[in-house]
Amino acid sequence: MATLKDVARLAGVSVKTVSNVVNGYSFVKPDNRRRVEEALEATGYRPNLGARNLRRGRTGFIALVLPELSIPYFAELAGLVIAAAQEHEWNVLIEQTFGTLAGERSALASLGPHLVDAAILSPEALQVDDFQLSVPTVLLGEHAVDVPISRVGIDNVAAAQTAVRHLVSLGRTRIAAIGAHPHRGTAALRLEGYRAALAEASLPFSPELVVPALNYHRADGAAAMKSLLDMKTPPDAVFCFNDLLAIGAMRTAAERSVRVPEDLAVVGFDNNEESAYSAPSLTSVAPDKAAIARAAVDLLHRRVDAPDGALENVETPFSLLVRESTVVR
Amino acid sequence: MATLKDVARLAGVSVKTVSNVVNGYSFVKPDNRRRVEEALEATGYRPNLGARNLRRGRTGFIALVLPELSIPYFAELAGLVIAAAQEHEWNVLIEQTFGTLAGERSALASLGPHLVDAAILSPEALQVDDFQLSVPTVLLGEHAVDVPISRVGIDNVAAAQTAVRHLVSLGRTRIAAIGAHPHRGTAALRLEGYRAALAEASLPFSPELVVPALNYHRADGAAAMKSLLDMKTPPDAVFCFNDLLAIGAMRTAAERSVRVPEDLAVVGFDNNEESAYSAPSLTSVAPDKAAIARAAVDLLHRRVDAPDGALENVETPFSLLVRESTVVR
DNA sequence: CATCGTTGTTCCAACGATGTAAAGACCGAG
DNA sequence: CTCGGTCTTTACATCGTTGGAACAACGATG
Repeated sequence: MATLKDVARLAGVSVKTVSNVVNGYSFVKPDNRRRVEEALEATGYRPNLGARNLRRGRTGFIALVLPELSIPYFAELAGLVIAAAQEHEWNVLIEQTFGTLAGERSALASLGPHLVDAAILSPEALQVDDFQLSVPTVLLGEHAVDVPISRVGIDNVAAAQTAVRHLVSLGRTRIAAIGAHPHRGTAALRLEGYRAALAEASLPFSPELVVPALNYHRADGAAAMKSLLDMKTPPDAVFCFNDLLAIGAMRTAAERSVRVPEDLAVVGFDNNEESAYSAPSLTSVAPDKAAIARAAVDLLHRRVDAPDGALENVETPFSLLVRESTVVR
Repeated sequence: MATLKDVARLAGVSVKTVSNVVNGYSFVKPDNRRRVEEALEATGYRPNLGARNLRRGRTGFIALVLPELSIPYFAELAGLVIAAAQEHEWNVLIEQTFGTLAGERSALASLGPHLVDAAILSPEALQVDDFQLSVPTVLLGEHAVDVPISRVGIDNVAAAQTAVRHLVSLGRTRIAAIGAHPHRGTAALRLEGYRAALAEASLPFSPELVVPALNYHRADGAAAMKSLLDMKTPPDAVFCFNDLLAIGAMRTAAERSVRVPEDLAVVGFDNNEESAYSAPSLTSVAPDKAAIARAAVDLLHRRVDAPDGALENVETPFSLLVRESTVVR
C-alpha cells in the first residue's frame, strides 16, 4: 500500500506538499500539483484513515446501538442510517444488544472517543446511571428514563391514538392492546395514546384487555393473542405495539379460525416491509424511517462540531396505512 | 480521554511498562503491576484503537458488502456475522450496494488494507475484472464469474433439488420456478437443481414454467406469479428462489383466490424468520446462516495470518423445513 | 569477587498523516 | 539593489501505541 512518502519520492517533492494536494490546499504551484497528481494516480494512493484520524482526533465512525438486526424495523433503520451517514463521510459501526441490560452496558462501555465520533442509541433496558457518555449521542424512540440527551422519534401518544381511533371509527368497542412493558418508555406512551382514544370515544378502559409482552417478537404476539382469545368475551380489535406482535397475533387468530378483520381487526406499528404482503395485509402506523435516520445523523453532525449545543427533541412525521387487517376490501 | 502517558505518570512508571501490563506481558513486578492496575482503574483508561492498529498494521475492521439490509436474509446474516466477528475482536463495517454494479464497484474501491483487514462479499453484478482485491476476501453464495476467491455457502444444486423433490413427492407434476436470472450464479445452480429433480421424476422441463426475476423482492414474486396464473394451464406448484419471491407469489395466489397448498404448493429458499408466521406458513430451504457467518469469519481470520493459503470452498449444511404452504395440516 | 543469565524497566524509533513554524523563491515598489 | 510582502515548500514535532535495544538490578555460580 502506497503512503504519502512513496508518492512524495515519486513526484520529487516533500511529503507535506503531497498532503497539501490531497487536502486541496490552494497554494501549490501548478507544475508541482500536476506531478503530484500523476504520482497519486500511478501509485493508487489512498489515505490511511487510521493515521489521519489519529492525527485529526476523529475516528470517522459512528456507532449504531440497537437490539438486533434480525428485527426488521431495526434492519430497515440501519440501512437508512448507513446511507445517511455516508453523506457525512461517516462509516457506521453496528452493535447488537439483544435488548439486554448487559448487552447495552457492554456496548456503551466499548464506545469512546477513540472508537467513534458519535453514537445513536436505541436502548431498552438502560438505567439512569448508565448514561455516562463520552461522545455526542442521540436516542431513537423515547427516553426509558429521564436523562438529558437529544432524541429523535415520532409522537408516540398521537400515533397510538390515531391507530386506536381508526379501530373505534370501524365500530369496534372491545379493543385490546398488546405490548405493555414495565420499563419501556415507548410502551407507556403508546398505552397512553390507546387510553386517550378510548376515553375520547367514551369506551371503558379494561385492564384485562392490556396484555404485556416482554419481547416484541412474533412469538410474543402469538402468545398474547392466545390469552386474549381464551377470555370469555374476546376482543373485537387489537392494537399491537409493533408489527411483529401483530403478525404473531394474526397467526394465532388464523389457527383459532378467528377471521381478520371480520371478527378481529388488527393494527400494528412500524410498518415493516413484510406487513404489506402478509395475509391479510396489516394496517400499521408508519413512521418515516428515512426521516428518523437522516435527522439523527444530521443532529450528531451538528453536535460533533458544537458539543455544547442545546438538547434537541426532533419529532418526525408518521401516518396510518390502512390495509386489509382492519377493512374488508 | 486518558492515554498511556497519563496512566504511567500516575503509577510512576514508564509508558512501556503500562503497555506491558495492558497487553499481558509476564515479567512485571507484582508491586508495579498492582500500581499500574490501580492507575488504569482510576483513569478509566481505554486503548486508542486507531493508534494501536496503526502501530500493529491492522485496522480491527472487516467489511461486509451486501445488497441491502432491508432484505431479511441479509439482515439476519449481518447480525450473525457481527456476532462471529466479535469473537475475533473484529468490528464489522457494512456496505450496501443495492445490487447494482456501480454500488458494488464503489464498495470495492473504498475497501483497502488501511480501512479493513478483510472483506466478506455477497456480490450480484460484479465482473471478472472488478476483482482486484487488496485484502483477504471471501464470497458468500456463489461465484457470479470464475474468479479464484474462497467461498462459503451451501450446495445450491442439492438444496434446490431437495426442494423440488419434495414437491414431486406430493404428487405435483406441473412445477414452476420463479427467480431465473441471467447473471446470477446462484440462480443458475438452483435452476440446475430444479431441472435435476424434474428429470429424476421423469417430468418434462417446460421453459414457460421458468419465470425470471430481476430483483428478488416480494413485488417481483407477486408479478411473476401473476404471469404464471395467467397461463392457460397454470402450475400446481412453484419453487421460488428465495422467500421474498415466495411471499409475493402467495400474496398473488390469495388475491386470485388460488388456495395454497391445495391448488398451488409453494416452496421458498432462505427460511427468513417471517416465513414461519406467514399465512400459510412457508415451506423453505433453510441454510444454516450461523454456520455460514462463522465459517466466513473464521476463514478470513486464518487468511489474515496466512495470506497465501490455498483457496477454500466451505459447504455449510442446509435443511428443508416443511410447513403449511406445501402440506395441509 | 567477577561473571553470568534471568528478570524487570526504560528509552528510542516507528506506524502514516497533518499542523506549525520557518526557510526559500519570487514579485514589485522605493 | 535592497526591502517587504506574498506565495510555495520544507523540516520537524506530534497524535497514542508497541517492538526492539539498551540498561539496570538481582541472585546464583564458579
